[in-house]
Amino acid sequence: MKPIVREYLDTLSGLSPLSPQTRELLLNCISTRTISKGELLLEHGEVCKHIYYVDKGLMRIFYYKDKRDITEWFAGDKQFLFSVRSYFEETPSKLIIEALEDSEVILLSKEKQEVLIKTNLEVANLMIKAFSYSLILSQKRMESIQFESAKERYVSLMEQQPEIIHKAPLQYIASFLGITQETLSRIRSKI
Amino acid sequence: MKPIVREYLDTLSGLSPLSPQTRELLLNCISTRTISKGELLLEHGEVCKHIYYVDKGLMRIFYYKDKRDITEWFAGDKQFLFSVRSYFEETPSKLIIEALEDSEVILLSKEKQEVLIKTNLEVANLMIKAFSYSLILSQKRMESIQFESAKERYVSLMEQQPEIIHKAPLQYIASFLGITQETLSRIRSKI
DNA sequence: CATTCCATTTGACATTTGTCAAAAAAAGCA
DNA sequence: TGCTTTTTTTGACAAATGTCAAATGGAATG
Repeated sequence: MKPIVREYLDTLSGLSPLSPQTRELLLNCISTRTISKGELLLEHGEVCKHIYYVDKGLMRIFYYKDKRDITEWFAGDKQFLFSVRSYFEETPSKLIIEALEDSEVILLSKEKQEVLIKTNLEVANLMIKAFSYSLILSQKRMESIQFESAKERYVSLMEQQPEIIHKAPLQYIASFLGITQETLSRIRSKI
Repeated sequence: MKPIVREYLDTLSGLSPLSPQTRELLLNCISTRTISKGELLLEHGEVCKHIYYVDKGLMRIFYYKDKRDITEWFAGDKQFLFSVRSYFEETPSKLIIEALEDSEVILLSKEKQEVLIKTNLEVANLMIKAFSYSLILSQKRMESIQFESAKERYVSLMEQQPEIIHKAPLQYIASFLGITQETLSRIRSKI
């Protein structure tokens, strides 16, 4: 077993305890992918069939709104990501996932995981934890967008995910914050 | 068993199949509460220990930001709601839940539900579905807030939850949309 | 029915953010 | 290194939304 897969299973165990037997079962749901800067992990129109985990690197999840590219989320080292609506509703994804750096990603197959949760309590409890955690993140992001000014959101981002500020181009950060790049540039110059 | 509890169990079964035995077990996690207009279902600072289901009525979830009252969500007939972060993180809730009408609410105890999911696969799968569904809702709301104008958000609300427009005071709708009541009033007058 | 209390609307003006164009800076490539 | 392309910054102005104050309207109450 690759060391990064072992570490990944450890991470999952950290969410909810997993016995050696269950870890063995999960191995069968897991694959890894090396992806180069600029490549897509999930294309527009594709159904999202995995939950991704960025072992190392930086991914961006975005979509097009009126031909304009809008960043919805960044995921750096040791973070999970997936196209929520496509994954659950099994519909073509409007969201696109691209690598902003050469990255190493671990994929958890939805199909296989869904077979497991029907029979394995540990995996079921793991998924409950995973989705709960996603829900908290989504909630935090919602609160941030709804009632912070552009400047406050930028400051929050600097505090919470400083690596994004350094690694991602300004235009991506701007759309993530829900503002134009000009506005972000001006905010930046005043800090 | 009260008929509304039976219907509630049917609703849950609709999310993920539940055997008669499991329904019996869930009964022990369920309580009901009648709540009058203006009363609070969850107070500020209280830890949210239930997932609520509005059998009949209308609830509002809100918080105070700089002494200003901000509506985060409405839940009408047959909808679920809870204070996400307080529930999962078991922290004092910043969110307050109040009844905008006399309502009938069903409560699902977190404590008892968490015991069940450790041993019962059906309940575990039910919770997975429930949280997945919440995650989709949260995601949709996020998309709406992030990249629709105030006017678009108002139109979406009219389409998706028209009863809110009729039942809730304008000021609550305005903060839910992330705008001031004056702006909403002006948007309204132009439609 | 009159009065009081809120909720809503309107007006005038301020602030924030967006748009478009151009300049400057940085990054990529021959 | 020098050239080209892309990204970021800056300026001028427009549009959207916020703020504050006052006017209006409606509901509740004595």
